[in-house]
Amino acid sequence: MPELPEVETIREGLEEYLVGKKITEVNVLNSKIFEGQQVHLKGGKVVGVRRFGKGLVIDLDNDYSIATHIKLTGQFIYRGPETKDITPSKDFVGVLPSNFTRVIIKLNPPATLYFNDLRLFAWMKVLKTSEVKNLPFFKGLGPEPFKDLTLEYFQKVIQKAGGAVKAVMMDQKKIGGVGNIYANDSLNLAKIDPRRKGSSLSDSDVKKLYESLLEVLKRGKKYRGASELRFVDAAGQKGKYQEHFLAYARQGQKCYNCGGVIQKIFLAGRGTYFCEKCQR
DNA sequence: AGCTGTACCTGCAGGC
DNA sequence: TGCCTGCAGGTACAGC
Repeated sequence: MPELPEVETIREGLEEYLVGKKITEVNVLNSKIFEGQQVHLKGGKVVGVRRFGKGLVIDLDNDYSIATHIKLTGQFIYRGPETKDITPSKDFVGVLPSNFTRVIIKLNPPATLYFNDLRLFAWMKVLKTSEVKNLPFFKGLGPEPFKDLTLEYFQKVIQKAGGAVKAVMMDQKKIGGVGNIYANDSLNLAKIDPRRKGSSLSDSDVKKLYESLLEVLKRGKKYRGASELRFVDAAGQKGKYQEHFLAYARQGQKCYNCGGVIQKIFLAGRGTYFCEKCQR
């Protein structure tokens, strides 16, 4: 599901397909997920696509932007000349527009961008580009892996936390972009028990965890994301990281570190997968 | 302040 | 068969 590697995969696709195109028409099919004035979008030309944690921002040349969060089941599907030979995933996307298409954006040169979301948790807001950084979600976002998340900061934020290390990793205010899949897998790679208090981790535990986190995120990106729930890229294609999970959703299967059995428990309200034998 | 639990939604898997 | 229950997880928020 959409975490840093998945959202970055979408961002790259959108950047490739949208930059230079002008918005000619916006059709909002579900107003629950949409905020702001559509009128500001008409005639705007896309100049860039930015990602903040798991959020995406499409910037226009008229000083307005489209800020979005796809949450669990959101999709951006682009259909245009660049993707004419690509059929979007039948089971994850279906025929467009689908029952889950919430916003349709028409572009010139002629192309269509579909914003889909099954669960209606996603959002799309139209606002001044200068106001994007003031949206509460973006404003509160912690430093991100590969951007400004240093080992020094990571160590500080983990070691001062009284809660479970896994919960700290997934707290977007502390660290931006990490969700359940990559938290589980990085803890398995680092052989650290997800239930341990952050404050109980030694300096070398933290370093191992930091390196493991970057490693699993890198793998996620390499495989173009994990297509759990309904994740697809901007062309509607599934990723392949789900074929390379280390711990996530592997309960009952063998741990790649030690051959132990992956357990499933609930921690901080989320399914948590780890090997009791080697994760300590 | 910091942490935990729950709500938000809806498709789908599994049980009976 | 078909209904029912519970599960999936990113974020906001209530409450301790």
